Amino acid sequence: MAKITITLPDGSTKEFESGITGLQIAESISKGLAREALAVEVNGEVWDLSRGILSDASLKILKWDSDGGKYAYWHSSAHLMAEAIEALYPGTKFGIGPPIETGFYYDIDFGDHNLTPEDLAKIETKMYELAARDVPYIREEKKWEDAVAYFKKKGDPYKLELLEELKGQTITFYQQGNFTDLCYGPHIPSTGRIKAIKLLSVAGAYWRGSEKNKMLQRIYGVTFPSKKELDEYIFRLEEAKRRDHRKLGQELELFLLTPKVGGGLPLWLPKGTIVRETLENFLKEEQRKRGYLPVVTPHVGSINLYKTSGHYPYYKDSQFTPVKVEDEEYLLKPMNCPHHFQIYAAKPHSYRDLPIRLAEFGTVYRYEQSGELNGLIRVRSFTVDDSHMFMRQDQLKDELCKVIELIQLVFTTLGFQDFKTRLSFRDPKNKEKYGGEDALWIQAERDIKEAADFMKLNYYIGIGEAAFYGPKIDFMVRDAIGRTWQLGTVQVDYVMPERFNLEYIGSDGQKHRPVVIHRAPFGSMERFIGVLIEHFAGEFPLWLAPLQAVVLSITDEHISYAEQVTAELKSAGIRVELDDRNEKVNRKIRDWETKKVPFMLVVGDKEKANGTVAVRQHKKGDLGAMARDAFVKKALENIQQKALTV
RNA sequence: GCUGGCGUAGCUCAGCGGUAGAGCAGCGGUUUCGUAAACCGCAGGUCAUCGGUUCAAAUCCGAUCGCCAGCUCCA
Repeated sequence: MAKITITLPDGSTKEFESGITGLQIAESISKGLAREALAVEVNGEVWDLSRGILSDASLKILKWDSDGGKYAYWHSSAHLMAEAIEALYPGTKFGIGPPIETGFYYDIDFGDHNLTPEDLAKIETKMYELAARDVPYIREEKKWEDAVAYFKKKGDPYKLELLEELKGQTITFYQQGNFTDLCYGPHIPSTGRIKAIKLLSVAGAYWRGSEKNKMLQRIYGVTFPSKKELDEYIFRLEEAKRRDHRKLGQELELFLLTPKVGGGLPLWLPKGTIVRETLENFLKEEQRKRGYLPVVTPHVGSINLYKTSGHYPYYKDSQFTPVKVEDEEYLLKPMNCPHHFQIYAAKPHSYRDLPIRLAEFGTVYRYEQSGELNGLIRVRSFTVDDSHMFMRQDQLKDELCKVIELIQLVFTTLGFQDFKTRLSFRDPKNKEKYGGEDALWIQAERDIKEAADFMKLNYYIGIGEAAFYGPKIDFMVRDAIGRTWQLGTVQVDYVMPERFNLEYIGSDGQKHRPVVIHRAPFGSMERFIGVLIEHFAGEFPLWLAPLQAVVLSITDEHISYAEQVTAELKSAGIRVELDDRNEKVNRKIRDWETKKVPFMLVVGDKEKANGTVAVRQHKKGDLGAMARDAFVKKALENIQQKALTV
């Protein structure tokens, strides 16, 4: 038998007989490792532990703590669920059942049967039963014809459709217990590894993700190697519910969504407006420092504007129907750029004046499908903290870097530490989706990548995610339930300056075409604040809190002193209210704690006599008495620094 | 838009064929109180809307509207 050399992650090498399996290698290292091993990475590819390794390889044993291990685990769980379903509902047809970021799903055709929560409970119970058999997942290679024959006999049209695309190739099957599936794996050694199971939800999902196909029923589930980990996961789900911005928005009276106004058309309540305006003022101030010029434009515009820009043909389906006035058609503006271009184009520009940075908090209107609407995060009317920057080609990279710097400032000020960045490029296989010449796209994508590298952004590339007029850098943040959302965006545009015939006079006296950057650090005020509410769980830092402090009088005796304290804070610029209700302090404290107000200032006999306030901090409790001016000073400093904590 | 689930007082929810209920919030009183809910009383609803079944519908059936989850979409 030939010997092979295996290189382990620490760089050490070991000799084994050719054909040795990952599991055997794990056993040779330690029993504990073999017990926890789920899969093995062989030369960067994830394999089953039971698969024989035939030649020299670098190898890593994958456990639960690795993504590859988790994926194999959840993938195997999906197969286990399918087996349970087949046992309970014979004749069901299976689509696909992959692992996802957290857990797995399987798309299944149940015929006429609609799954109920009771069905899920039944399937879950069956899964526990099947897992306990502790049977192995067995990999098997088959000839294509044999694979087709198997699913023909079984009568599964979806698997046959998948096989059509693999024609002529060697097909791998995986079998555990009474269930065999078409699958390239890898899988964990046996069902017994699956200890804790939770089926989460059922939802419709189109076969192969196309609206034209039949809708299957998708069951989402998640499994863990221990009950404890499942409990922790469920706790996180509940925590996410607690942070839901729609719930907090109502409780804290930040915004209102009512069908009386219309879906996706939020009303900003006084408290929410304070948060929003505070954020706007913050950005306006930073932009003022950086030479942006504020402008204001109307909410509608002639449809010709959008025909020129190219939005109209590309995005007809997601705009509100045009309104007709005196035989002319107007559009509720889906974006601000065409308006800003008119401002630039209204007079000639010298190369010396560039870059010109026009900025506006511009409200735009987009017709989103009703099923897409989601609190503040997906709406039909939203305000973009927009800017369009007109510049020479030689200024582009520097401007891109400055914009990235501003966005980083905004994100870090608001405590978003682990945002992701995506370089959104076009899909070269689908060029008709995009406007503009090839050469311009290649140039623009190179510019973006250079700027991202220079600013040391930690990014990944998203093919097919570009705007129709140019590539983007998108800043992505996770919400409370783990969904990622695009917030800030920077886009390079060579296309629209062409369409709008924008120009400047160069040092050579000739006309030249400027480059445009579209950028929005918040992206949309609505979405940003929606995510922000969840990020802070409604507990805003002092500078953003709609109400920063409440003065609590203990009895009627103290109201006049409390009024004096309130007036002093107010004139110092602190957002403060007086609670002089005829209630016990305990009651008042409870009420304002639930409203998440950062500070409560309790005033009674002692404070009145000493001219102090008893400071109570949200969630921290009593901080003791403090001189009035000392509190004001401390609070103002914190606000001024935009501190994330008090 | 599609599939499924859900619509009862301002909010959270009970009632699930036999005359609409509770707690909180609101209003009126009593109480004047030191770090997370004082007490008494009053008021508040075409049970989403429309239609059907029934002697009788919040409750059963259908349609419409809205909300939620997922899918599709996302400038």
